[in-house]
Amino acid sequence: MTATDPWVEMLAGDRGLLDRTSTAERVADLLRQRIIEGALPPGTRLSEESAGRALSVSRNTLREAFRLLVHERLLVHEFHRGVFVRVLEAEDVSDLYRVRRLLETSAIRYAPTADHTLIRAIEDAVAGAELAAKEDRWLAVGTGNMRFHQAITALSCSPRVDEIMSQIAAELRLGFHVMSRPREFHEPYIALNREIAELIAGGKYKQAERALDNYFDIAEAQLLDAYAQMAR
Amino acid sequence: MTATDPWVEMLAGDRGLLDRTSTAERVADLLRQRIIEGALPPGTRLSEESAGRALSVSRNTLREAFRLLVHERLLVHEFHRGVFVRVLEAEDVSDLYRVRRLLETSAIRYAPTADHTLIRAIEDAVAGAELAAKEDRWLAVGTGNMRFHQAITALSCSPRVDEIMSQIAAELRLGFHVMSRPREFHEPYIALNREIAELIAGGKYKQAERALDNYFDIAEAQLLDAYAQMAR
DNA sequence: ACGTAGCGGATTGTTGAACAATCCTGCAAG
DNA sequence: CTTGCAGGATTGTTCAACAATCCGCTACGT
Repeated sequence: MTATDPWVEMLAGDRGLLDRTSTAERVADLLRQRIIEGALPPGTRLSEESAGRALSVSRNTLREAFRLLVHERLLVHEFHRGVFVRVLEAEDVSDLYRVRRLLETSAIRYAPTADHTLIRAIEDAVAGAELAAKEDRWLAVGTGNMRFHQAITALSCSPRVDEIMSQIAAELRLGFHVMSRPREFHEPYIALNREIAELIAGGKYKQAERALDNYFDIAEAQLLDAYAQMAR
Repeated sequence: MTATDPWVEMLAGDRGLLDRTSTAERVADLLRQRIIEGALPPGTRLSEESAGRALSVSRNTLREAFRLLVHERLLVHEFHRGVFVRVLEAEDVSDLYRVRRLLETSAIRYAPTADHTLIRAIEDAVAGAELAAKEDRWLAVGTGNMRFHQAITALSCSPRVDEIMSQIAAELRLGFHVMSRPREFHEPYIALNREIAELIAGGKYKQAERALDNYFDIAEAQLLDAYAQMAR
């Protein structure tokens, strides 16, 4: 057999799907899910013993999972006190939007030379959010919106940017929990996203960038407003 | 006493310096140091038992430290095989430079409104590299160069951008190890950095951005060349 | 009543040992 | 040259133990 058989690299790509799952990672996946969907609200403490007993894993394994999520900023670890679901402060919200603004507006500059499938992914994400809205699944609308913005940064064609962005998305979800009415929060952005997507697809990149900047102004202000109201 | 005494938040800032050091984190700090300074070359395997015995820590603690460094991409973890010092591929180099280009050129846009101390930090970093070059400490020149670029991204005034950038710097160090002659690699950039720093300090932001882009072209090409030569 | 010092319980930090699961190496058979 | 199969070594995971630390409570003195 030659060294460059065509099916070799195909299988090499599937390699990761095989077993690469340690218990700690699966525990981390589970906790991450519960956190971003709100089942574990910000501020709750995760006791090693209770959580370990509930999930039937040892303390050591659980601690490994905790470390992972702490590094993703979904948990905070206070020395000799335990781990807590992160509570996002107003400054965190500002910072997250600053990074998003940076990454997403820069990503649009890659749009002219981007593969068509990437443009398509952006439109698909918008369509997904619109469909979820029509069916009154407002939590799904939120995930669709985030998928839309991740599709924009995906224009950069950078695995690292993708990872940073998905972490930011998860982190931002922590902040969404302060919004009591998900519909009022997520609904207005669907039309905005649709507009941005069409500007990109139509090649009007400068306008798209401006619309995106405008979106950030509005979204950040609304979230910060909710924070300010909660403080009272 | 009032609720907003001036010294309160000063002490709150020092809070982190108190005890916040777990054994796992200190082990991770040590290993990180050894990795980026090249004492642990890319590809070397870190056996849990040997490393644990050498550092006098238990396997569990060591594994926690490993997890941290794996998440920082300085180590790779292969299931049931162990952890290895990451070997940076050519695609990784490209990706790292793509992210740097994105972050640093965007950061310059914050320069007009940035605090003066941030501009000063940029010049200080250049001066540090120049001093190290004069004393023939070429490894220090490399760190000075990286500090210069971190000072540029610091213009964004975003803790998250700072952290991303310092991680990228550490990761890029892994790639520098392929350069056999550190002097030939680091020296040319000192003058370039000086030029960029003065353009920023002089308020010529557009030119600075162009010079920076030019720097990335050169640096990335040189590193990729070294990779291509090594492949033969 | 108020602040404080100290005590005891609970939780985390870290270690060490143990066992199952998996991988690597070398050798023998085809 | 490939295949199959032990045997040893390493990792994955659990468990139990102890030290260090934090939290809440009580008792005390003013």
